[in-house]
Amino acid sequence: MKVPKRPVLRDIARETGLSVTQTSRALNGHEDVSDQTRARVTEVAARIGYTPNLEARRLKMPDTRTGSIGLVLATRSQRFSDPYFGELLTALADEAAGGGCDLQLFTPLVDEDPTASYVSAVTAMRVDGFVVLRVAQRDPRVRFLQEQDFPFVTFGRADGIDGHPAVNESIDSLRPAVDHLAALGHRRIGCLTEPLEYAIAARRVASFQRALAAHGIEVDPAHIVPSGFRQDAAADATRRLFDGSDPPSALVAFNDLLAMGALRAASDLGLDVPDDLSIVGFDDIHAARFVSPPLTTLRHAPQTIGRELISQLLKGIDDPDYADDAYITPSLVVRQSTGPATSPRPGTRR
Amino acid sequence: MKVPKRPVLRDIARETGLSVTQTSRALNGHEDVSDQTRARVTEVAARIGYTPNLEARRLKMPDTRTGSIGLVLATRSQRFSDPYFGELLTALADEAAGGGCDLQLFTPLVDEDPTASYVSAVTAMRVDGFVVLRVAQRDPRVRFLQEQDFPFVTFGRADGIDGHPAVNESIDSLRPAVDHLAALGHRRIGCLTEPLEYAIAARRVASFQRALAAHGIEVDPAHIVPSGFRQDAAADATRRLFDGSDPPSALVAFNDLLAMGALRAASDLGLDVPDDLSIVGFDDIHAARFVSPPLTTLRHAPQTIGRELISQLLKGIDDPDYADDAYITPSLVVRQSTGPATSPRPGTRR
DNA sequence: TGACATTTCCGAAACGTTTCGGAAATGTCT
DNA sequence: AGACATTTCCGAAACGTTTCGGAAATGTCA
Repeated sequence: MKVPKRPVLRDIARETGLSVTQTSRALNGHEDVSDQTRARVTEVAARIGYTPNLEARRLKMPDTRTGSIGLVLATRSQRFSDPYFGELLTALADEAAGGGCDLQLFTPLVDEDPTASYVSAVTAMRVDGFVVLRVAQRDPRVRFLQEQDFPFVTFGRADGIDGHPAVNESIDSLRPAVDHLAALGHRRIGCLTEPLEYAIAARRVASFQRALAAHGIEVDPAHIVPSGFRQDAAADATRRLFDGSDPPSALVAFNDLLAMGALRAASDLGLDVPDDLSIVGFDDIHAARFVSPPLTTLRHAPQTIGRELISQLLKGIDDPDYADDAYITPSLVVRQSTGPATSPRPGTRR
Repeated sequence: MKVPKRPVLRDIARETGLSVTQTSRALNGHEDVSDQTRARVTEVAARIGYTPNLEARRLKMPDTRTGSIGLVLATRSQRFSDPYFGELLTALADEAAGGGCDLQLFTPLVDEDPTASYVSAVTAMRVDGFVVLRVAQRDPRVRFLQEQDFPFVTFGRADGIDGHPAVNESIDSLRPAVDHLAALGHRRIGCLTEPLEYAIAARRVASFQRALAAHGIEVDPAHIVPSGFRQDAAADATRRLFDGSDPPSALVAFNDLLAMGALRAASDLGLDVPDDLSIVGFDDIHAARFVSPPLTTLRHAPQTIGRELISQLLKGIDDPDYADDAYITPSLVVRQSTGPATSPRPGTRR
């Protein structure tokens, strides 16, 4: 099947009687081409439907932008971990488009080193920069990108690692939740954290402690409990908390899934939410308003995060020395999973 | 800042004393190179960290695969329309990776013709093929891709448009829901459809009618009501349905959001679900099990759809003449929004 | 008119790869 | 030894673009 060859610069040159050189310069807005010639060239180009061959261009000018930014998803195994992730993803694609880029999704195969995706994308120069999500304290991906001097932005900043832009949560991130609970009379407040090796989780713990301190509340270390990422782990953690001697009267979970796990555990334990236990979540995923009771949660608009992430990355691409933080602060949406503290009651055993 | 130039074929050639030609052939597995030299070449290549320059390669061999498949998202405006979409998106990326591809996301700008994204991606040869979602009966995107002879796959097949692979819903798609309702004694069953210009919506209506017919139930055209994509529209539609003379005792909605809208309308109208009205949804989004009552719904595993979509597209890329349908059938998950039919009761006015 | 500056243009080379056609080296047979 | 086939290799050209250095054309001034 004979397909009509796509037009190239030489076709325009032949048509206009100019040289390929001058044709190129005309199209690229150089100075040394007369207005009349430029008009003629652009006219012909439009007429025959010329579009530059990007491969050839980038071969000649290796520093040209790709116009796409990369995102490598977690390994295939943990794929359906997080409903919030889908929302963030579309927001990212959206904001990338606003910045004139598309978003390229890489997924390492199960048996593959997760950084392999970065390596291949970087060496093949397929993207202009990366956004890396869910960064760990000593993240090999960050280390790799850093030593390649490749532009990237992280959500959350690993301790003491700088030299690259990031968007981070405000240190007062947890403040609205703690204020809310304190105002309701809670003094024994616990938290369900994501694994602490993740930068954001560590950040939130710090924020949590700081907010408690602001209210003169001392934190019980036993009330800060790592709960994985998913509901099951959070439910287990909650149950264990209530096996202890001094269970909290309020719990703030570091994502809504964890909060939902706590909700289920409370129901299993025969605790009423919010009468016996107040629970606040984080993220405000779509399901948050439909659980019962509807979840009070810290709303973290995905489009805000997406916008900041992309904007920071774009700055980092333009200027290799750019390494600032952008801060975002979630806002509290109060629903029915939080209520006034009641008098302390002994932990319920099952 | 002097960055160490990335190694090229010539570097290997110099190192081994071979020609660039032979080096290339060694790396690409051609026959006319001795085992010994091939070993030497690959050794050197690995040692100095050579990776082929894809731009150069594709410049020389324009038919080489890009290794990425494209997806253009709906316009920015309707961005947060669908929680199901996020799930499908990650599933797609996942399955693409399984097929050795990455997924490239394009988002047309608000004021832009949606097909522009396709045009630019196609002419710049940035992807090997497209998956196009939510296809309309006379879809300009489909028409464009078709006349470009560019590989693509659709979810749903526009009436009478073939010549390209698609994944479609089984004509018995709605059957499990209707069977379930009929077994509960329902005879007056309505449906809340997405806009009928979308291929999938039309398909589901056909499937719905067919399933009713199988039970000897005649369909009341007034009970098939287009309800947009979102909850609000579905709630309105439901209210209007109950303004009518002969409201249904059961409703099947073509996505869970619509079902949730119906749920809300029912609550507004003072109807009990499922006692006064049974509702079944479609998709089984994450929130479906948390609404009250938990939604009986047709589960449409996103990873199944993703897998079929990618697999069909890959076949279409390999073979330009491939144009088969793959069929998927959702399965019913029964929760508490459906129950036995009660005696007819007059429509409630508000 | 000639000298000079300015504007507009062009040829050739280069980016890194693959392929075409053929050449050199080696083996095999008589 | 020569004739021939087989194995292994190589030079040159090409893909479409941009850029370097300089050349031609045009304008300006005395």
